[in-house]
This record gives sequence, C-alpha cells and structure tokens, in this order.
Amino acid sequence: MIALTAAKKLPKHEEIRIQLENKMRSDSYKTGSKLPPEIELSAEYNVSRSTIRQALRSLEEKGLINRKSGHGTTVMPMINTEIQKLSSFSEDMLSRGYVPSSKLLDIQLIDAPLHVQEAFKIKNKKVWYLKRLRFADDKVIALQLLYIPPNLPIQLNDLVEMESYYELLESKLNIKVHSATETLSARKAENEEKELLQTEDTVIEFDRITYSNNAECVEYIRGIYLASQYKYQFKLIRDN
Amino acid sequence: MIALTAAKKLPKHEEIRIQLENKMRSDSYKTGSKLPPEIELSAEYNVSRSTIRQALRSLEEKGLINRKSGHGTTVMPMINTEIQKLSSFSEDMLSRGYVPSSKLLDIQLIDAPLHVQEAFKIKNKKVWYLKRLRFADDKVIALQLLYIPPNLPIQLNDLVEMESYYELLESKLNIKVHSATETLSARKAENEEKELLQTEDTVIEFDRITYSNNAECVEYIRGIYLASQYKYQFKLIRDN
DNA sequence: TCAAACCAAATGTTCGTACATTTGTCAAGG
DNA sequence: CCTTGACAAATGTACGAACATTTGGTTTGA
Repeated sequence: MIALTAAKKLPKHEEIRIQLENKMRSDSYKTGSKLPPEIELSAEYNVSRSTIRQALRSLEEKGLINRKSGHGTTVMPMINTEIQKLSSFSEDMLSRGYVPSSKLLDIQLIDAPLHVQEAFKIKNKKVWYLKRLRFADDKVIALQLLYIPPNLPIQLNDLVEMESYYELLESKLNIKVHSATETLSARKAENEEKELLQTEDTVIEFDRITYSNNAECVEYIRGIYLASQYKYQFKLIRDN
Repeated sequence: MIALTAAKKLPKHEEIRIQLENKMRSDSYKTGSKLPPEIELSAEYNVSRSTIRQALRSLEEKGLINRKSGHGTTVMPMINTEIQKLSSFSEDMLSRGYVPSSKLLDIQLIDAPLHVQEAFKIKNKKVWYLKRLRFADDKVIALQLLYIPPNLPIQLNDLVEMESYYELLESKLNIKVHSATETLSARKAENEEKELLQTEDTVIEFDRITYSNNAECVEYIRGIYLASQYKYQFKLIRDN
C-alpha cells in the first residue's frame, strides 16, 4: 500500500508557517505592520503557544518577520530573494529557470594539488579530477574543475555519465550533502579559459569545499563563471 | 548601582550553547563523532530537555552540528568561516583585522536615479548621495555610492563626519538595521573608477538594498571593490 | 514641564510530560 | 543469503504552565 503522490502530512507548526507566509505575501498581513501576538495566534489556530513560536522562529530565520521582546512581531518586506542555500550548478540553474547541461572535457586520476590535499586532509593519494564545461540553455556559463576524495566508492562509469555530482552523492551513494565553505574572487580570464569560455573578459571564481552529513569532505570544486552571464544574488540578515 | 562591565547574565541555553561550542572547538567532542543524546545532556547540565534542544538548534543554525531524527547529533568540521551576516564596510574590515577609513569625495541632494527610486518606492524626491573612497589600513579597497531615503531625520553634518552609516543609524538615530538583499557582479573597471581605485583591472560590484527593523528601506548602496584586494568568503548550508 | 515610577502587553526562558517518527541493528524465517 | 519484522534509541512534535524581561505608554510627583 503505497500512495504514489506521497502527500506527507505536515506538522502543525509547518502548516501554520506556510499559512502565515501566504498571508504576508498576499498582503493580508501588510509589510511594516504587526502580526497578532502569539497568544492570539495560538487561539486562532487552536494550538499551543509553543507551536506558534516554532512557526514564528522559522519565519524569523528566513528574515520574513522581526520579533522584539516586549514589542511584537513586525512583517518584513517580502522580497523575491532568499537566503542563499547550498546548491549544485544544476540546481542553481534550474532555480533560475534554465536547463543545465555539461560537457566532459577531461577525467583522470591525478595526484591532488596542494590546496586539494589540504581540504581532503590526505597526502600522496590519487583523486578523481573532472574538467567540465557547464551550460544553461546551451549557452556556456562556466568551467568547473572538480576534485573528488579517494575514499568514496565511485566508479569511472558513474562519473562519465554524471550530470549533477550532488545528485550522484545523494541518490546513488546515499551520502547527504550538508554544508560548504566558499571563497569568491574575480579576475581576467586566463589562457585556456579564454578559449573554452569564448571570452576576453572577466570571470568570477568560486572555490568550494563541501562536507557531507557525517562531516567528511566530499568535494573540492573550482568554478570559473563568465561574469557577463552570471550574477550572484542573496539575502543577508543582521546579527543581533 | 551599575556594574560598569555589564556582564549580563546569559540564559541557560546560551550558556550551554557556548560550552558545547567550546568543547567542539577544543576537540573534546571530535569532528565526525556524535554528541551525547539530548537526555544525557539535559542530565549533565541539570536542565530540561527543551533547554538543551534550544542550545542545539542554535548550533545547528550555525552549521556546527547535524541532527538526524532516530540517529543522533553529529559534530561538523569547525571551520573558521562563518555564515555571512549583514555588516557594514567598517565592520567587515574590522572583522578581517584591518582599520577602516574613508574619504568623502562628493555629497549632494540629488534626484534619485531610477533603480534607487524603485528601491525606496518614491517618485520625484531628493535623496542624499554620498560618494566615498574606502580604505583598509590606508590602502584603497573600494568606491562606494550611497543613497539615503528622504524620510530619515538626517542632517548634512551627520553625514560629513560619519565613518559608518550603520553606526549612525543604530547609535544616533536608534534605527536598527535588519536585513538586506545583495546582488554581486564582476566587470572591468570603468572611466572614473580606474583613476580613483588606481587600477586597470577587475572590480566586484555589490548592490545592496537595506531594510530596518520596522521594514523601512534605509539605504541603497553600490560598492565597487578592487577584485585584486577583496575576496568574499562565506559558508553555505544545504536545505533539507 | 519633565523626569521618575508604574503598569500592561508582548516576547523570552524554563520546566515537565507524553507520544510520534525515524533510524539502525539484530534475529527469525524463507 | 537476503528479506522481513521487532525492538530500542534517538530526535521531532505538541501541549501547557509559570515566571522573567523588555518595551512603550501613562500616570504621578517634584
């Protein structure tokens, strides 16, 4: 007995969070005005105050509301931008409304470069190295250099046919991606990049080190993006 | 009776969060290992499970731990990078270990450009416009174009002597900065920028729209950063 | 008039309880 | 050998109560 459209029942706090978010987006609760106090909400939704607070906390994390002790809860502007979450190139492009694709230029087992050794905490071991061109709706966007640590149970075949590395990790290997540190810089395109990206212009370089759920490093990836084609957008919240 | 070093008493969950964080950083709890279950922690710290869960939630938000229902809580790698929070140029530079300073190049009341009108939701109104060069340890880093909406009670004097705009807002005007949307792009330096930043090279452009606690827009700022001198570093967490 | 004291309203903290759900393990059965 | 089922352990959900703290407005007194 399996329902194909899983339609899992959401917990109350999630349900309420969504309803409140909708009301804010539809201007039932207007930007700059105040949400009803927690006790009123708990009466309105027939749940305990703790449950309301769970929903509000989640909205606060997203920056959609501002809570102030002794004052109340203010509805913040509903901006299209979201807090930046960790996503793969494929997911990033899809969320922007493009169809991602890729072309494998090179794949080897190589001695890890120094910066990769550091990230993986290894010495004198071979790592997978993939050089790929990345496209959005068949327009070239980026060049990616991907390094994969040696301890993962990955076969050449997996990599050759792979479209998204995160997809491979999470679906096929059941390794869940958790977080990453990223360093962004910008510079002129160099040598080979000029040719591959067909530009004489500026590129944005992302260096990302990614960790799995069980605290293992699962990739070092350098993405060289065409600055003319790529903007990075995000939302920031102030620390209080 | 005022204690000069305020030393405000922290709530228990904060205290515990800090202690756990310290233990993780000092390798008492090692990366990749598991934290004791919530019930044990609540016994160890003599608090209720709810309080422990509050502490853990906060660590989870920072990406320092990973919790999994039915499994446990895993200690994630203690990386120096943090989740990016909204900060001013001054704060940013200070956190990087530099002394920030600035040179005012231009200050006027002008007709807002179109993109600023949109952000401020105004029409045919004058806004403050400041052009400033920004330095770190007396080395030029960025050129900033700051637009300030007309409804704020700001005098020319405030602006001329201002070092940090957020500082002015929060300390002098008691307007708390809450969040911002930012768009990042990269390109070659143009005309005037070349001269002011003393470069022929690449710049990173940040466009930021900032909101206060009460959902009012308080700035539109464009920062043009020397790419050779500025790297943007951040931590990303995956959505689950 | 103005500052201090007070007060009501709102969010924050903390406790405790009970049950639900998820996960990994281990043993039984085909 | 491999699937299935049972079980224990862990986090997740939900309730409710009591009190603390912060905030903003109001009242009061010099």
